[in-house]
Amino acid sequence: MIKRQEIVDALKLRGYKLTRQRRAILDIITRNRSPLTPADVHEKAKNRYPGIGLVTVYRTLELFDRLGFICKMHSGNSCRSYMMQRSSGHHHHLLCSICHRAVDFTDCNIRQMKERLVCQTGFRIDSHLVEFVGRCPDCQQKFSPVL
Amino acid sequence: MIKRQEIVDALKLRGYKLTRQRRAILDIITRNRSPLTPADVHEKAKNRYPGIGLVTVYRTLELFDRLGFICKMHSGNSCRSYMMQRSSGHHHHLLCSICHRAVDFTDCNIRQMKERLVCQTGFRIDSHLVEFVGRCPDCQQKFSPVL
DNA sequence: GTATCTGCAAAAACTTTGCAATGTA
DNA sequence: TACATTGCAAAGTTTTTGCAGATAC
Repeated sequence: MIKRQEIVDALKLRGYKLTRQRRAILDIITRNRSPLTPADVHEKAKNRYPGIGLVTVYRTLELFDRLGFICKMHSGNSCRSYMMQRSSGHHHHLLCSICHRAVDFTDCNIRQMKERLVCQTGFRIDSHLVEFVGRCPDCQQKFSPVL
Repeated sequence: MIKRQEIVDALKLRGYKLTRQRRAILDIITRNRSPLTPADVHEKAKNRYPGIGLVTVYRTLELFDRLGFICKMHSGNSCRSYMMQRSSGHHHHLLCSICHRAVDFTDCNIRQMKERLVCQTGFRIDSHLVEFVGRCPDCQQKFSPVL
């Protein structure tokens, strides 16, 4: 998990200012375990900072994404949902389709798959997108079908 | 590769009509090896059938997706790009970020990864999203950096 | 003090809906 | 003929842009 302080430092280092809005958005993203759309973040941010504009949320999320603090997820409601970049290295997500909780996983054998693809196709592979969607243990229990 | 005739039959079987618009869209998707957005498809469709509306394109793509003739891709420009469902079974895509060509691959060891995740997290996994992005052999050659 | 950042308003881009007219089978 | 399908227009959503004023450092 990237520490809040590291993010604050990284912003300052690059000459970005630490505004109240950015702090609020950072807190929201940090505290949530499920991916949030810009509208979600805006909604939550308004509780803490009523004057905040949706445009600021868009710009801030874009910045945080670019700096690698957060990551964009595709599965779920929106293709523009963001989550805290919790694992520092290479990792992927497993999402609960009911409570929307996301779990990270790092030990994927994608490298092997990638190497085989490189051999087979001659492509040079730059990036990949891997996401799993399912139901977390809690939700399985809560919503188990009555047979 | 799903045959055109199979698609035509499948449509009829379910009571859908084979209109000129649907045929045009089907041809466009069939002929292209890269994912196309609704706007792309509309642009191409207008050449063949000037009167076709964008709304029809949206509705047709949604239908074809629902019936499994085409699939939606996330990597690239848009999260709403469609490609022919070329492999009949379970498969994923490898995309060239330069020419946008997509290549299918089926022999992925995702099952193993999935099983491990199930054990580790207790999730029940329903679906997954896997896409690779890179540069195809042709584009590597054309755009090789001059050192 | 200065350059960055914000919020507003407006525009642009994308997607969906309702409905009368049309076309397929 | 009957019903699915289309195109238009309009509305709804989402995202981006320009700019004047506010703010962090």
